[in-house]
Amino acid sequence: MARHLITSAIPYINGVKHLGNLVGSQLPADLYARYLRARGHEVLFLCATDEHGTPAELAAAKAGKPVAEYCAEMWQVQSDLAEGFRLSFDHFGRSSSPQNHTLTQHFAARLDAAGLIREVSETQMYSHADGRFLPDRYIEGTCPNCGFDSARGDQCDNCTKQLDPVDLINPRSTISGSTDLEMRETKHLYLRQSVMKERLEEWIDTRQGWPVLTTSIAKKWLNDGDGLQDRGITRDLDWGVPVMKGDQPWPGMEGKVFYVWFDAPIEYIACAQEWVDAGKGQDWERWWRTDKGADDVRYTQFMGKDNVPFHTLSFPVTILGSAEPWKLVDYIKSFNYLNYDGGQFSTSRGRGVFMDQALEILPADYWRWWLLSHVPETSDSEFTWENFQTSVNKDLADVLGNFASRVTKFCRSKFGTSVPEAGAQGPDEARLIADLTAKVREYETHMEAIEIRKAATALRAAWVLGNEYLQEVAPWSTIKTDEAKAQMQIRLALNLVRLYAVISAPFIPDASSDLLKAMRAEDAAWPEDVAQALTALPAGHAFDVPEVTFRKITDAEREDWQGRFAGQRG
RNA sequence: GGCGCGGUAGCUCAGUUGGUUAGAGCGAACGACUCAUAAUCGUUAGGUCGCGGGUUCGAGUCCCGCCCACGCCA
Repeated sequence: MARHLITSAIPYINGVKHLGNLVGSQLPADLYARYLRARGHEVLFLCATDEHGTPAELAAAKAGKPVAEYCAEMWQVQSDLAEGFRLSFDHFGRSSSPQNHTLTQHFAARLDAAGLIREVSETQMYSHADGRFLPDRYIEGTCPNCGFDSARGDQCDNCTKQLDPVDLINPRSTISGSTDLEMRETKHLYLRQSVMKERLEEWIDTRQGWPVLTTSIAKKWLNDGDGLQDRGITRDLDWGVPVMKGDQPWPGMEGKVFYVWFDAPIEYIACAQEWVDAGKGQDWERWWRTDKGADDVRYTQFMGKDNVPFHTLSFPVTILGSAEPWKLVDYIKSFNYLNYDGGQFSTSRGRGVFMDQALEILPADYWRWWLLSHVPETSDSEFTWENFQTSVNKDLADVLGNFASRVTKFCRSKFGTSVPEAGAQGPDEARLIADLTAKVREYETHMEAIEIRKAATALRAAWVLGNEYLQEVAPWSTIKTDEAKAQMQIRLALNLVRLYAVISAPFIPDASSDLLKAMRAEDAAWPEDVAQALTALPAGHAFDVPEVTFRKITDAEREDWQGRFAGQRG
């Protein structure tokens, strides 16, 4: 029994996420959280929406809503979808929460006191009509190099030349289209990450067994070129955490907010406070403060590879630089990308399957199984409808679902709907139990190491053992000569259904719970002792024949979906 | 252009610190069974482990060079 803090990278508030986003962080984090809870560990699993920054403001403007209102609505949408996919967050917070405001300002004050913040003057394009400074990519104009009339402030998409906004001929705001722009001087705060380089490197070197993907990305940023660079942590925006030194004003920083990358990871901590303030738990500090009990907490973060630099470098700079006893991450599990049918998923182009659409066509478990068993752990992986169809049909419908079906229906027709009582186990059963024990232990090992694809393979192999056993002992033949023996075989097989439901729950929670309900199982404890777990349903125990646990995806459906999701999101 | 991750059976992927005939699932062929969601189980076929060198008694596994795909950055 241990204590585990688990966080998933927080999804940006702007719009519904696609399956690539889901499988890159939230879903594997949920798998791990569910597994650890099932093993009896104390788990705090947190996620939130990342709400600040220009894209949120622009999306709100496009929707014709105040940004706060827009974010509140989108939080609800994302929260509902998370529930739809059975993501078992203890709390789904918001980076715009008052708790995060206070904490972000607190960290800024601590970092400043430690001499880790410096002020930098820079010039930036200001739009009078929009009443704001414009980031490079929100400025367009004619390229001085090739004459292309929609060159962006940072680069011309036509001739690929690198540009500075001041180079553009007739620059205009992409927000309002206004050409009333001027270069203005503005001051910003920079986090002096460069002075923390040695300490970070030392810390990363002591991290044992981190995935190559994680450490190689971190090392690269640490040592590439001139080494780790200082980064701006403030922006001239309205929507965000106001720049303050704790609860005191920050002279010269009036009207500015912290840059989104600075406040977003701090939300991991603030989210624990939100969890308490929402009445769902108590004493968040024992999860986050090593001076208040968090020393024995194991903290695991899940994220896509694009988020690694922030979690291995920037956020640790915030934590270490504060010189306060905050919990640092123990293990970072990062993922590659999931591609869609020969290309990338794309939020901006609406390419691929989005979370809301996925749930419209199939229940969550179908997606969870495919996504988790194909999670891009070692390299990018690819979603194709053919692969999805065959995996779901074979693994879920034929191997697992049909097993439950054949066992319960056979029992009903021969012995009725209660667990038959006669017969004693022999060598065939001993062999099955030995094989199954080995497989379950293997599954546990992979789950503990967060080797998700291997865990899925082991789980599936455990399902197959049941079918092998039935085929081998053939109760439909046994019953003709030795009815007591057939009863024993079926009693064991019924117990297998229950055991499968228990161990499969982290992957397919709904189907598991349906199967447990059908078996009328009270006991859903983890099978520490497999032989004993296979006696949980005693002789005479009544059960129901489950509804079809997993239905098959037909060729017609597959073709229909393939066409429907081929192009733009409608 | 720099960097990163990869390139292993038709497909999706495993291959620990180099060691006997390179593995699994799917797909294919054949067979068994008939309880079950035309499900299940078994057997077989199939790979010069991207290419070329090198180190070694021995390399998919280490070193060098090259090619290809994807991604990140400038």
